[in-house]
Amino acid sequence: MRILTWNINSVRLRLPLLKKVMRLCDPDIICLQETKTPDEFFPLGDVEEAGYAYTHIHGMKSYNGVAILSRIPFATQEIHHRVGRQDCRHVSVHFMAPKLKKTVQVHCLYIPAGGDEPDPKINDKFDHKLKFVDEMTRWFRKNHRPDQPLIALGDFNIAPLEHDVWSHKQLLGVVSHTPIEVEKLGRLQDSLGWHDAIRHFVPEEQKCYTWWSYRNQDWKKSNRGRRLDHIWVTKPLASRLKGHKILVEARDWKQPSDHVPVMIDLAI
DNA sequence: ATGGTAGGTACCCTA
Repeated sequence: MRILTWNINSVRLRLPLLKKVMRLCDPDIICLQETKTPDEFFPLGDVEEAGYAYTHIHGMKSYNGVAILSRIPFATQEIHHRVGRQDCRHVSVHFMAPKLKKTVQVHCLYIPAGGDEPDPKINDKFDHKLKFVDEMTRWFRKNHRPDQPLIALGDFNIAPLEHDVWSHKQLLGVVSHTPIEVEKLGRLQDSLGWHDAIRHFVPEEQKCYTWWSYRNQDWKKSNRGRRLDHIWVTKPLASRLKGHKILVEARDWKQPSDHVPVMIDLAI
């Protein structure tokens, strides 16, 4: 089973690229972030026509928005409100994994970016980001167990490892790679003993990025990327990881998202 | 040290 995550940065603008990702990658489940549209404007007809009959979408006007598109039916689907807001950043589904013969959960997450100033006292957006990660940590601990087959993925907006950024030293004070964010993401990872499915395949000493800023005129030449998009699995799924792909070429497409699709294959 | 680009919306917000 192939599961893909992509911060699409407007599903309406990038519908042709979504179809291209579907054709090229052939995923069974697609998780999107920053769909930036209320549910009534989500292009569900096109998605269903492309073979994704089961959808769980949760969007709002202008900002955020998450969606799960699937060829496999959902047993349940949930919307989670975080940090006392209804800002469309977390949805989940349960589905029956045919080989595993167990229910697997997928949690699609869009963690707040956090603004520019890495100080929660003067920057409300950074404060919100830290509170969001803390709340997720408590919530997973309280509501789930490490022996359940779970997948958490999406745009986490944090690049935790030294080689998840182009320059560890130069980004230590930059939101997405500051020590406090990395520490809090580490606690979230400890909450259920999550396995980083991408680093399962890519050695930690190897540079690995999923996002390149629009503000670099030649993203490929400067290659100042960050690994902001993640796929985590709990222990029962870690031994079933079969492969991964980061579709770097998508950053070079016409009118690209600043994030590229990230996917894993699971024997479930 | 600064500002660079993109998307959605409505003349400015977020990333």
